[in-house]
Amino acid sequence: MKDTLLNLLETTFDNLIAADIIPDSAPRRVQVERTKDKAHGDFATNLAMTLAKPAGMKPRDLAEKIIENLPNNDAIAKVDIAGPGFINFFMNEEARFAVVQQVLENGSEFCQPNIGKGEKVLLEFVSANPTGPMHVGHGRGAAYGSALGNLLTATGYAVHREYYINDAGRQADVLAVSVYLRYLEACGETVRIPSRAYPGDYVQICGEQLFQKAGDQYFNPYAKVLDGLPDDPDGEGDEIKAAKEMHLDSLIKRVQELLGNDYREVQDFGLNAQMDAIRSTLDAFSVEFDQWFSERTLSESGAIEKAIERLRERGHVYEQDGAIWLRTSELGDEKDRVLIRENGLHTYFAADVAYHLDKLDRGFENLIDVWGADHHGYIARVRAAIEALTGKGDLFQVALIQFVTLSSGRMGKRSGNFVTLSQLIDEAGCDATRFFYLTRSPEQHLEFDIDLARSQTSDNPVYYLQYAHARVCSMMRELEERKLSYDQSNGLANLANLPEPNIEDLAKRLAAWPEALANAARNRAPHQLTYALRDLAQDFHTWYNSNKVLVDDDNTRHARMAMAVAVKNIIANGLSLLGVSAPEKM
RNA sequence: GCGCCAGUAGCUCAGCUGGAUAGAGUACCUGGCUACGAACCAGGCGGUCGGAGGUUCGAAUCCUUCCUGGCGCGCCA
Repeated sequence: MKDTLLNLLETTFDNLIAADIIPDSAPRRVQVERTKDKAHGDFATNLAMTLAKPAGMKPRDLAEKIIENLPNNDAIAKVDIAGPGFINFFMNEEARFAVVQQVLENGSEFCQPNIGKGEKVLLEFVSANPTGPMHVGHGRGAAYGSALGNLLTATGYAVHREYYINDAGRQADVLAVSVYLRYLEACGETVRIPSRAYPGDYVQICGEQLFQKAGDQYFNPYAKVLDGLPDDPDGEGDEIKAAKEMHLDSLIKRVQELLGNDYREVQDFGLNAQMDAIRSTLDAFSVEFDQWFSERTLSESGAIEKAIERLRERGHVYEQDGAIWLRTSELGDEKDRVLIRENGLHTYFAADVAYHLDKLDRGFENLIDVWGADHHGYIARVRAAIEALTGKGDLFQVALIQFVTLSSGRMGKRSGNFVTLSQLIDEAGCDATRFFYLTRSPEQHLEFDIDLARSQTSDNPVYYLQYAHARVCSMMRELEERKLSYDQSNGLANLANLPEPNIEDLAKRLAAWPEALANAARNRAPHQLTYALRDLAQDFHTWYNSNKVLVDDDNTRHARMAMAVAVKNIIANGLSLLGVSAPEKM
């Protein structure tokens, strides 16, 4: 309907130019929006106001000319000029209820405005480091990425969901030695966990499991492990911090020497245990991926060297102070970045460049990364690298997810006792947790009230939507039990005859749904769906409370049932996009 | 110091590319179940959209500046 009006106004635009009322040079920007107030009709355009200046006329006078030049259309019942120069369109009854038929007879197509046109999108999200359990901050990225993937798929994009496993680099080594020390502890040694190693209980459990599996196969006396290593000092301050890191680095080196080829087995045991935990948490959270991409494979396949070579060929690479640099500062970054360190090891950034190049080589036209807001300083350098490699830095987009704070304080990344996502899902449930995350815009800092989630889950607005769905399902069961008939086509034909005026509000909400989907997809804003659904559910509850559906009069019953089922279908569709269930009973 | 995000009702938050009288939930007050489900509905209370300038027919939305909060600024990942 909205598209029809847009087309009519485009034609009107041409007519106005032909009639010399507005000049050729007038900005061609035709907008139609749904009105908030019923008194303003169903749709409105501001065309007369935006064109008033180029036309040299008063907005209301120009509005009259616009209406004169508007092609006739059966769906329009009345056109008004209002306020400072808005043109309001009133649609006829049939046009208002046409949407119910579309939903009932053409459901999936109606729900899927094709704005993506099959474009390939690589959506990378979560990618939490396999060095510990997921916390509530990861949960937000998981809910967002998962819902965005559903949303983009529903709007015509070919979405590939990917998780980048950071199974290489120093942190994987820190995990390996953390697990190894706990393993020695399980072997009977008394060990001291370095202050910069991973302290969590999960590491201890992992060490014990390694012992149960491998016995003393990897054993070395603790004294031998520590022999000759620099101290791990206590305290604060830059120097002490540096000394702690040095201790940890030499510990890593020592464990690698002592274990030889076994080192990789110990490390993999730790990584796999963490990834298994992450996968099972994501599974419980209804988050799915098409591919799990290992960082290790990049260095093992030579992809990193190849990527650097391609950058070098294009003249973006230079050597200084013994390191290899990428000239990102010429492409929008604030300074150049190191690819290969003086010690010969590549940086995390170098692997990331190779990874994003790999995504492009796989034919994706659109790269969307979902990152925590603390990584925002990293965007410019990755975009610069993509620009350097392909000249198309714009196809790289980052959705920054702001931090989650708990009512009891900020999440510590390495804190030993944080609230894990898994615990949260256990206590509040997958539906309520996902919905809670998704009612906030991603760039808004989110305050997660743990106590509310734990004790008062029925306050969560997700139940408001699910209840609307369950109510219709309950009605359908009741219909069957009472042996009442429901004829869909008869119902559709009688919608315009229903006496209650608020049935039109419901029809409007349904008609707005595909527009809400398209907008949410364009804005990468799945949270907008939660609000569109809430509005729909609210109008439904209002209507339901004031009108009985299962009445004796056949025509009225058919018509109201048709509307109720259409509402149910849209709510079910919307909830599924959010990754939330639509129960038939609650 | 530089950069990114945010500041809207007591609290938690919406407000789509600038549109008509800034909206929800919650809290508080009042009313509605012999009803197809009351996990619901109807009504009330509650605002200098952080402050100050500017752009225009029109600004919570765009620009400038200041204030406050969060985050980032490594040859870590």
